[in-house]
This record gives sequence, structure tokens and C-alpha cells, in this order.
Amino acid sequence: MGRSPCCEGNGLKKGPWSSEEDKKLLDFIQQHGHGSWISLPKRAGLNRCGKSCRLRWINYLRPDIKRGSFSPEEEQTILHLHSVLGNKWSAIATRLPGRTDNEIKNYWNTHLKKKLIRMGFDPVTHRRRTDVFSSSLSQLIALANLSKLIDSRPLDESALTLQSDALQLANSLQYLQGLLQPPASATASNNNLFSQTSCITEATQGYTAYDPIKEDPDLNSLLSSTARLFSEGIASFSQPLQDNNFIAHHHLVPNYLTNTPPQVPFSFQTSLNNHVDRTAATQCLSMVNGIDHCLDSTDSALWGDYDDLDLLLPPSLTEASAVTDHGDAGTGGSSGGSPSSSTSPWSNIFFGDLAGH
DNA sequence: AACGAGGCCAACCGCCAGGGC
DNA sequence: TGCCCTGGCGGTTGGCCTCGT
Repeated sequence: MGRSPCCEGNGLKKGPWSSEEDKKLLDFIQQHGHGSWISLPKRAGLNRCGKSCRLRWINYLRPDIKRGSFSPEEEQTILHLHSVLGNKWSAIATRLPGRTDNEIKNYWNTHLKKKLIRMGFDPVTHRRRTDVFSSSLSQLIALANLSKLIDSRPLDESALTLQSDALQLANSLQYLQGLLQPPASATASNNNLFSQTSCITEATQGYTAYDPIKEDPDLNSLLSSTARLFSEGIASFSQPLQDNNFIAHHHLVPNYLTNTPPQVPFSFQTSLNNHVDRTAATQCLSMVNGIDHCLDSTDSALWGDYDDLDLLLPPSLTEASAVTDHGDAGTGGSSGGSPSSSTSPWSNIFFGDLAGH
């Protein structure tokens, strides 16, 4: 009884499509429409599974498919939407005419994800990675402590210099970390390099007044140069990622936050204002087929008082997706890296500059 | 020139939600 | 109400290509 499931039959062809098959499928759909995908292969004279036909049509044969590399605007849109929606490729694809979810997914996995990782951002959460600072710091401390273990052994001059540098670095970092420790009311999750860097950026740009920093000329100078290097690191990202217009346009953030420098990437800003993303994600999820409405709405009332919502919101969509996302452990693994093996250029910039002091 | 490593991407796999019966 | 089918989605794979040695 009933219909047989798709792809049940053996002997159906798999693998790459030939131009002849493409033509058959294209001709059939242009003449009759696809109708039922399950019955299409037989009607079109194809020895293929219906799913395979559907995929081929959607990802390759559809006339409105846009070919070629992604534009900077498309790239920015993907980053933006991914920060809100997570791995909802089909939803993201609806915002990129002519692009398929498969194409976007591939582009993300092969380009954008790696870019974010290189920048020191977690591609899943779009937040600054917590492992960069802590692991590097712990490694430096371990290196510095090494001297205690080998005190009794004779060391040549360069080794001694190395130890001395490592110790000095570790002390400097600890001092810096202590100074930048957020007030007691702040969340514990701020205890990482990039959250601190956001403090650095803000502190050096007058967004926050933190007297111990301002009153210490040396530290202030260090922070300034660090913030500058951070900005340069961000600027090395192929395109400006921040969408100030979008955010300001939708009244998502207070004005002073939209005045952040243009170098700051969208993902960086969202981590400064994570509650905004969470609000957006919640709104988006709450609307069936409402992504366009959500993302295009100019009705500020829609968003309400996000500052209050922040306390009520469940974990962000991206945080939730982090639980189920196994992408980092996937085939692209070489770029993911273990927390202790980060080689982010940003960490190089940061520690390089620090060493210069 | 040969080989291996890594990147890229089309296609497959497996799961799930929705709808029909 | 529950089963089954279908379409759709995200994750993963495998083969081809490029690049470095």
C-alpha cells in the first residue's frame, strides 16, 4: 500500500550529472514544471532519485542562479544574517537572490568561517574567542615558571633572555588583565581577550572612563597602540563588516554605540551588544516566515526595550546552535584548531605589540 | 615531472516537519 | 490518532583542482 519512499529503488544513478541528464531535466521542468519530485525522474526519463533531481534543479539548473564569486555586499549580508540566524542557510539564502543555501553554506565553510577564525572570532557565536587570551597567557606563565624548574642548570645567554622576556610578558599580561577586569556587576563571560579589547577600544576612545588606565601614561599608551593595532587588524578584513546603517536605522542600539569607528566589524559590535542580537534572534524565531519582516522592519516599537529584554531572553540563537553545531569537528578541521593551538594574527599583533613595551 | 596536502564544491545522506489518508 | 510519504534542510563526503615541495 501507499507510495514507495524516495530513493528506495536500487540501480538509480548517483554522482555527477551528465549534460544529457541536465538537458532532460531542464526541458522537462520548463515544459511541465517539476510537480511531484518523486515521480519526476520517471516522467522525465531520468534514472535518478527525485531528491537528486530536485537538488540538481535548485542548485544548478534553475535559471535565476547567480554564478561567480560573492560580492563584498553579499559577504557582509551573510555574516550579518549568520550572526542572527546561525546555520539557517535556507533562511539566509532567501535574502541573497540567486544564491542557493548550498552555495552559501559552502562559502561559509570554506571562506568566511576561516576568516573569522583568523580574526580571532568564534564563527559559531560571532563572539571574540575566549581561548586566545587565556591559553596564551597560561602558556606564557608556564614558560616563565619553567625557569624555576631549571634554575639549577646552566643556561646560555639567549635562553636566559627568553625566560626573562616570558616572565615580563606574563607579568604584564596579568597586570593588564587585572586592570581590565570588569566591575563586579559585569558578567563573568567578559573575562577574555576580546572583551577586554573592547574595553581597550572604548577606553582609548573616550566611551568609558576608567581612571586607573587614564592616569597611567604608560599603560594608556600601551592600550592606545593596542587598540590601534586591533583596528588595523580588523581593517585587514576584506570588507567593512559593520552595518551601522542597519542598526541605527532600526533603532537597535543607542546612538553612542553607532558612533563606534567604522573599522569595527559587525561581529565585533554584536559582541559588544549581544543583547541586540539576542533580541533580533528571538524576534526572528518568533515569526513564522517572518524573516523579511524582521530584518526589514522599520518599526522600532517592534523591538521594544531591548535593555530590559536582555535580562529575560533565553540564550542566544547562536549560543544554542553552538551546542548542536559539529562543524568545527568536521572535514574542514585543519582550520578549526584546538583552543590551545590558536595562531590568530590578532594574537600575534597583540602580543607582538606588548612585547615591544 | 611527480607527489602530497589542502581547498573547493557538487552531490549525497539522514533527519525532521507537515500534510494526506 | 497514528502512520506514511514528500519536500526541505543542514551536515558530511568524495572527487577534482591547485599549489607547494
